[in-house]
Amino acid sequence: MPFLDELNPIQRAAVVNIEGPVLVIAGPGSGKTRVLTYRIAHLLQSHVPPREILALTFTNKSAREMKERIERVVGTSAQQVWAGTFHSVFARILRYEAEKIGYPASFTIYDTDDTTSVLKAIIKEMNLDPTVYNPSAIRSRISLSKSNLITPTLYRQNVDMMQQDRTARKPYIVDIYEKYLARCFRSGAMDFDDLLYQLYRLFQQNPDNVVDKYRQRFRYIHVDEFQDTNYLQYAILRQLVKYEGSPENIFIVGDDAQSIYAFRGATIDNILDFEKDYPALKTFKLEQNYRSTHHIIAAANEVISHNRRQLQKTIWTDREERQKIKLIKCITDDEEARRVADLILEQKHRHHLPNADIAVLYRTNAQSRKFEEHLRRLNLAYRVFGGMSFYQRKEVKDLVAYLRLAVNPQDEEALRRAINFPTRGISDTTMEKLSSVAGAANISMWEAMLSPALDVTDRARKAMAGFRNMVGDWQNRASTESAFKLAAEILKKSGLHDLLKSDTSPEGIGRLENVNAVLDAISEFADVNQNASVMANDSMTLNDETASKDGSLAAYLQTITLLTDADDKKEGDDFITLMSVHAAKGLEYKSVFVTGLEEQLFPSFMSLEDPKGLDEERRLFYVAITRAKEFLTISFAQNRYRYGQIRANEPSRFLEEIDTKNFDLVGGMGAARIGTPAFNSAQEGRSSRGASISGNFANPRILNMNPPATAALANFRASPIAELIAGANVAHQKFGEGKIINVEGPKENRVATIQFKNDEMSERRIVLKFAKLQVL
DNA sequence: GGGGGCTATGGGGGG
DNA sequence: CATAGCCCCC
Repeated sequence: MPFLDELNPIQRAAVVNIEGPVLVIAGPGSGKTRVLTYRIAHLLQSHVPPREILALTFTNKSAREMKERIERVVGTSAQQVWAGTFHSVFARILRYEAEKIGYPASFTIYDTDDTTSVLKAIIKEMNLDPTVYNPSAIRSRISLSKSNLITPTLYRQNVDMMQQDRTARKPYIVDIYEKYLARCFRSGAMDFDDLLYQLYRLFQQNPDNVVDKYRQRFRYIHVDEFQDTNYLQYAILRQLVKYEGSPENIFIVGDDAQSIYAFRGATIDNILDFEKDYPALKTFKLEQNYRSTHHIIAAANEVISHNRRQLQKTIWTDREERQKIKLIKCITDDEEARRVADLILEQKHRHHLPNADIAVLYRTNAQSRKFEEHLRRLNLAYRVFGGMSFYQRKEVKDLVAYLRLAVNPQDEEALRRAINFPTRGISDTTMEKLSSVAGAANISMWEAMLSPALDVTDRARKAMAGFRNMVGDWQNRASTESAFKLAAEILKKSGLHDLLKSDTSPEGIGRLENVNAVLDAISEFADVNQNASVMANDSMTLNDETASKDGSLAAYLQTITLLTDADDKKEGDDFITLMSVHAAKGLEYKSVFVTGLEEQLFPSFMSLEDPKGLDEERRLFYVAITRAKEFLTISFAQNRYRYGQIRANEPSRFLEEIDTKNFDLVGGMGAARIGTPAFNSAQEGRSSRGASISGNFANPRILNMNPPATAALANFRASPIAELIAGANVAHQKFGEGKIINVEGPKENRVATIQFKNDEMSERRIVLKFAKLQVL
């Protein structure tokens, strides 16, 4: 099999080992996706039926990528392989099996916002103080409970957890948890955790011996990013693989050093337990990195060596040294963004990089704004991933609420939202009564509307009847009419369209465009999914002869809930990527900027108390720097706006973990030295706040940084741009003396071509506005 | 019932 | 700073 020649000996050994449990420990850039895809290709060529192969990933993107790559190697039989995210694969199974555990097949998936909103309502109904019972904190506690298979009953029996809650003065969390489960159930809704938890329950209860069906079905199971699985995910895998007579064909790929999801219950114990659970396990370590140049790899190893517990592994590269890492020290977050943007422009000119080769990474999504401002200033195309997605906009959520109701009218969150906007003559008081009747009878609010126990005015009753008729009509048509036609009808009949249209402000027009964009998306979704040859986001089905053909409204709603906006990146668009470090996992770029390396931010203030938290932040930093193939730039600001006020922060402790020989410190005035008086005084002129914050400058922890690569000129003074014309002899702080050969470009971004005397490059292109040249 | 303006509050990463 | 939630007025 010729494709096996493309693997190194260790990769090949892992790939051809097709029977029994296999663990591949794969460092960043070590060809892990290649190993996974070739392993599946190898299985197919060894005549394993594609329907018996399952590959689970964490993102839609990696699932899609994997399928495409397998198809390239073995052709269309790859389409019958089940490859998808844990959540989408399990949701698909649950669509078939939900009724066995009392859920409707058309169950709704609640996203984080829905969940938070349900919890808010419950907390309010219980007359608890929402400032004490913070809904999102409760959400994560419930989520962690589910992820560890702790039911409300087990929660009550758990002395530790109950004690924690009492100490935190939140003794009713478990009651909220219980009510939340009941509320979801009667709403026919599953949250993200339920997609796992309910599947686990299904297999555990095992009605009609359903688990056997899936054990037969998935004889070869693959898991990518195994370090990010939680206890519950592992428990489901065990249900599928660990049984009497099992071939135990489970192939997992992971890297403990890249485990960055402990906050959502991921546990490194899964890798350690895996070795215990499968004594026949064969382990392969991929340590050669094919992605990054030397200094980047060296820095990555240095950083990760500070973590306490890890599987022994040292990544290495035989790639040449090339650029050192650039470290940029800034006074403010604004300066940081400006210099990152400027440097991007410079790199684009000097190295002819397209935008698509460049990514700016940050710890928190809130940091994106400054970078956006400065990239826009330089007319550079960018795209922000994460943060508020399209489907979180109010008008979009309003429309989606009506669509959800048409599919599942029991869905209480959708019902509340729909009744709220546009208003339907059903008042808050009526809603409260509905909710309490529903709670008492354990029925949905939709059903409670018909309850004789409901004590409301005739007017309210009439309004509810009208609403039920409207939604009931849509529900009836959902099975016969095309998704697009129905959605268009719902947009009109709900009154949303007219209401949005009456708002002629620019924002109002934007909102109307957004809801129309939803209709377009539905139309496209329906088209794509009626075409069997097209590979959809999760093109798997129980009947493997047919590819996914489900273009229904229900299928659309499921897809958008499980999709993140990083998934709809269009190929061929040339833009700079802005995203959180978490979102960047698994991706690579020629040039990467890792920003905001400050105490309290990266590492996050939330992590500082607990060494485990710090280790995870460090792994996150490790993930960040190993995204870079050739150019890595790390930046930090000494002062940053946070919640409306400036706060001074020390440089991140992670910076001193990198050996100084691997980076150059790049100051605002050429290469200066961090923390030195000269550097600071040079900086002060750059900020109106310089004087008042200069007390924070010196940082003893990183005084051991590199001296500048080239000694700065003693009396250097930058000349105004107007004096920098072709023919002039100039001095540059880093490159020394040279002659301007040519000047071109618009005033804002004027670029000079300069021949420097002592320079290995024949000539350099330099953006004048920030290059700081002095005419001699 | 709807909308505008003010105040208090939160504050991380994501399927 | 952004926004949710509240109060108040129409």
